[in-house]
Amino acid sequence: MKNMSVKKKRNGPIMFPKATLERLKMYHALLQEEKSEYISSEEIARKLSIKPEQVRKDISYLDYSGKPKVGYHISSLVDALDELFGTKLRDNIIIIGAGHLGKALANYKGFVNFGIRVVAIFDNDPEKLGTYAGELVVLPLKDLDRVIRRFNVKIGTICVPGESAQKTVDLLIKKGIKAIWNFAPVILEVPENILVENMDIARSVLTLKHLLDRTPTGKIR
Amino acid sequence: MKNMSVKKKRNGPIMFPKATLERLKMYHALLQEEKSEYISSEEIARKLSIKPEQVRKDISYLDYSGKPKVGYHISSLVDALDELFGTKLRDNIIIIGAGHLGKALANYKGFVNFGIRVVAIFDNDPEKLGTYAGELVVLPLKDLDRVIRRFNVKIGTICVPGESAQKTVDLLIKKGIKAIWNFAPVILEVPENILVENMDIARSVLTLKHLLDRTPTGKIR
DNA sequence: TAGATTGTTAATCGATTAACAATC
DNA sequence: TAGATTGTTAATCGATTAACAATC
Repeated sequence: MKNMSVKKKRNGPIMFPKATLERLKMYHALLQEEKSEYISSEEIARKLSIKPEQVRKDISYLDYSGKPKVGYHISSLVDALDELFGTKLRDNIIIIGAGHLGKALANYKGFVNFGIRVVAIFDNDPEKLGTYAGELVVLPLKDLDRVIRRFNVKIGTICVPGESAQKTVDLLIKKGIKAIWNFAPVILEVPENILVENMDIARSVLTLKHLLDRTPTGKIR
Repeated sequence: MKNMSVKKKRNGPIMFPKATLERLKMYHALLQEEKSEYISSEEIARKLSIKPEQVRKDISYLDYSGKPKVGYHISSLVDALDELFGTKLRDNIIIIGAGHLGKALANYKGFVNFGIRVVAIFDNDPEKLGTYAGELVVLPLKDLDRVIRRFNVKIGTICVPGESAQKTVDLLIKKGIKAIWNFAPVILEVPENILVENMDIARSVLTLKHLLDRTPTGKIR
């Protein structure tokens, strides 16, 4: 009776609605920037252009409670979100494809905030082999097996061109990778026990193009 | 009576549900790869792990019809999607921030397929000024005004660190930019007539981390 | 034509929002 | 305490799915 939401913890993992998960990531981004100690659902909502009820509902999925009359204790809420996303647990990831994007990711310093460490970058182009991406030397794909075992890698990042993405994914799965972070602009086919997160960077701009053509302000092209 | 869906074209722009727009982008990605002449809703659905009814419903929003008993004529459907997203109309965009990511985007050859041309990349770091990103020289932000007018730029790409993202955005809006493509890992505040598309690359991996911890396969960390 | 597949209407489901009780 | 804000239940809304009519 004290905390009814405990029941959600009972049988099996709770499934978060996809939209809720996306918003929880936005709260996570927003709260990292906040300097004050408490924040209300009203304020979060205003900054994200959503409804405060939505914020309260989303947060009710978490193993966390706010304080009536005061709001949400920011650092505790961030902790709850970190727990949800496992940002305090480190995952070693690998990058396949040492083009501009692959190297940019290998150089990104912010991954540490999300519990991610890039342990290797691969490419089969002889031109790229042996060159550096940040502190990592570009390795040939024959080293895949060794690296995946050694660092217990679960997540593989696809930064190869669209044409070679599928066969790269097939290889990674064969080598034991469980989740694919896909930056290639193609749809991948994977077994149903394999997770895929698509980050089709260039195609994401199409939403802006679409809306620019249909928004009063953007109408004038 | 011939084509009831014409009514959708009548009063003002049709609003596509956000989820539908996202799926239409996936169809766009999938169909580009298809070699055959026709494809069925069944096949599209299977490749995307969704329901065929969903596919038919989504496509019914478009100014396009399939052929009963045959399926969708792929190239015509791609045309309809290109029309929806305006990929045949060129938008000139600029990139602010000539770090690894900004330069990777400036070097990306695939934008032409989406009707995007990067016309300039900016940075105020004296170390970066004058260096090259692909064929573009890194310019100082004082040139912003001139470039935006000269190339009629509507979309600004934010590749600066989180700390400077908001003030960069404020500046762009003052200079007349109508849409922000945001790669900084922060929530931006903009007037309501300004469009924002968030591409929080690193944070997107949190979905995989979350699911890996909750999926039978991924459970063993 | 008969059969297969689209397109659309209606039913269902799930997510959002409103209302209000709980509470500090 | 009174008032403000959370948390939760119920109502509403919108999106998905099912069913089936249209059609090539």
